[in-house]
Amino acid sequence: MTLVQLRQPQSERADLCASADLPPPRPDGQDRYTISEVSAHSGLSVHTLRWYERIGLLPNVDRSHTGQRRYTNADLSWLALVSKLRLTGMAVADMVRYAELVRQGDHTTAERRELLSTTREDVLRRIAELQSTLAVLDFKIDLYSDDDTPGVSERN
Amino acid sequence: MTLVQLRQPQSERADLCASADLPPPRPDGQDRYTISEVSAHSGLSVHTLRWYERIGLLPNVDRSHTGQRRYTNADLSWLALVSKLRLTGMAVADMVRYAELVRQGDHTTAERRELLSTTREDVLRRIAELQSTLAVLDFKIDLYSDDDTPGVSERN
DNA sequence: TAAGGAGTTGGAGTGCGCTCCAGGCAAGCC
DNA sequence: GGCTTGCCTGGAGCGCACTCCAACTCCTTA
Repeated sequence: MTLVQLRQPQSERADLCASADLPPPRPDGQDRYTISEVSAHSGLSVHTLRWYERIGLLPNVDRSHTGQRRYTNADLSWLALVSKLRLTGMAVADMVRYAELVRQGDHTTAERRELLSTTREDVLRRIAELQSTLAVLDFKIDLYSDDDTPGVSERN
Repeated sequence: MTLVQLRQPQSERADLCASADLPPPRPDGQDRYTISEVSAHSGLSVHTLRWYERIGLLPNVDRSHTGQRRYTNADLSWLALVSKLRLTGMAVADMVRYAELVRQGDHTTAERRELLSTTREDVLRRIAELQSTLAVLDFKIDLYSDDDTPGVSERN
């Protein structure tokens, strides 16, 4: 299992509850996180954060007077969504497209909903695939577990 | 959804039933399929088939007297397993490892079972991830569906 | 005998998603 | 003043899983 393996956030499995983002560590108004803070919080490397910005997946990040990035709570929750969607296997390019739609404003909501619905279908399909694979795995594992006579094992 | 997107087999979703391979088109003994037949059957490109062989994922394929590949039913079902496992995101390298273990014979069954069990855990984890993402998607889609007032849409 | 189609090989190329590097700047501490 | 730490940039590099190419052989059908 190597594909789609993102670094896990520090807080282990803290995000099991689906649509509830982590409570932001700081109240709105004082939310000016450095890149390393965001890296620690999101589980994305600083490289990846800068790269996401470059490709338009997380645009318009604020800067300090010396030019350093200062992320907001909104940035954080956007990143949370992005991370979720990445886990589904959604292509980064598609998420960039979604981000563009959001930037373009209200008249794109239909297209956005469609994009999400398509993704939803994909997710359902992948769940079904995984479950069917699970059955195969269980079958094979059973073979190895309750049959230790030689000969059977070569067939796998 | 672009990652882990393999070409689908011709026979659409014929493999919904978990551990039952497609019945081999020919009885054992007359199973000497050409590479293009196997490509059509498995949904893998001929390039991929040869590449799998090179890296040790499908070794020792029979040859005709002129040196062309002739695949057996056993090869076909091995490929079916490989395709399933690929869908889980299992790395090709790990499958090569598994293939090596099979070749090494009976004394490796414990390690094989362990490999499969690890994969199984991964699959369970991914299903959980996907289901939690599904909840997020449903939440977002709902937002777009039953709320068309401007303003809400920028927040996503 | 000639053409066409399917197969062979080693090696190069591709697309994706990062990941790293070199060189530089600004702020804080001794 | 010098050192460290953290951040900045553009661009190069990497690992994976294919994907394609050129040049060739072999078989079949016309």
